[in-house]
Amino acid sequence: MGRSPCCDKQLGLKKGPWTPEEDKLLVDYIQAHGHGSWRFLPKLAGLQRCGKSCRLRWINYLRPDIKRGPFTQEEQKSIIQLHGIVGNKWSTIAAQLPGRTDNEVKNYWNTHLKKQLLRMGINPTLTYAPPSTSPLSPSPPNYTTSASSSSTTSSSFSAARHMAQWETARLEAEARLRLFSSPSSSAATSAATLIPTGNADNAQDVDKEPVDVFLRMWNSDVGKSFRNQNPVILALTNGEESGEAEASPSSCNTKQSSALTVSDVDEMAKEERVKEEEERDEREEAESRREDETFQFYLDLAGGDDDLGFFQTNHQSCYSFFGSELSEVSLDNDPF
DNA sequence: AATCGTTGCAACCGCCTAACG
DNA sequence: GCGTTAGGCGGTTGCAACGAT
Repeated sequence: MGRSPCCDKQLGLKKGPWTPEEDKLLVDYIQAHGHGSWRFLPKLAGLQRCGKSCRLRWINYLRPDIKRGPFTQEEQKSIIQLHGIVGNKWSTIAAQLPGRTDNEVKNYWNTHLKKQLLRMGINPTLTYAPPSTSPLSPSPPNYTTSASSSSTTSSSFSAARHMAQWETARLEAEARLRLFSSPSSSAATSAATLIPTGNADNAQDVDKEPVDVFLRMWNSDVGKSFRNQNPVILALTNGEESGEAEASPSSCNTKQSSALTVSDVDEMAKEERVKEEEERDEREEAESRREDETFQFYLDLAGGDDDLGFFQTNHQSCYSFFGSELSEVSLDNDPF
């Protein structure tokens, strides 16, 4: 399977680092015409490169919306959390980090996070292994605790546990929704922000309160990826989704939950991006403290010898997917 | 100042998948 | 249904920059 690189077909094509002149040719061409077919782009743009190389250069380096500079603490947290969920799905992880490329995330994981985890004695390969695609050895998604992530043995049990993690988090989000949806609850207005409806009335609330991280993730590529890889979840969500464009993690029939759409999530992402830029300067001042804090965070999450302990934070005698966040909300808004 | 080892990142390689004829 | 291929992805490599000796 597969095919030889396009570069092999055309000898004499340049390889190696790009020069500023080549960059300019590529940027000028794409800005004027769009990239169109990558295969023919080099010729049209006057480049002695293969289309694949041009595509990579554009996506990883020249694209105008690329965010440069060190990873923020929030981004590090996201990478760690998402890697725990989807494993080495760098493009999926990068999709949740505006302006970051899969290559950048991958490099950052391999050169920083992974090494630091090893130094701390944490096995960074506690990760999700994708389902085998071989027709000869069909197997469910596989989660391993060793470097031999290609192993397909005893995978269904681990997969089921991982699915249970998602389900737990989903139920938790639902519980919060119910709790805050109570008309008598002083936090009723906050509840609306957990699952924004996108209408103008709630728009101001969205600014005040963070939206539910799990629900956002569930409706993102990450959640989609997870659902697609787990037949049971897929079947369940397909049932829920009939008549809806996007899956909702909530099985409770509230109008709020069913009204969360992709555009809502996109809108929220935009707002967060603006906020993030405002806070960037402050974050950079805290750069020196960042590493220790991040790995303290990891230590907090990685407690226990369960290979999914990563997800769990013991909170008031029950496990929580987003322990600290839920903890804050619960403490602030506990109606009892 | 020279050498060696380490680190970080850009780029390449090979494979997979979906689209198309 | 089948073969072909462009686009995309993850793993790996190569090399410049930097620090230690």
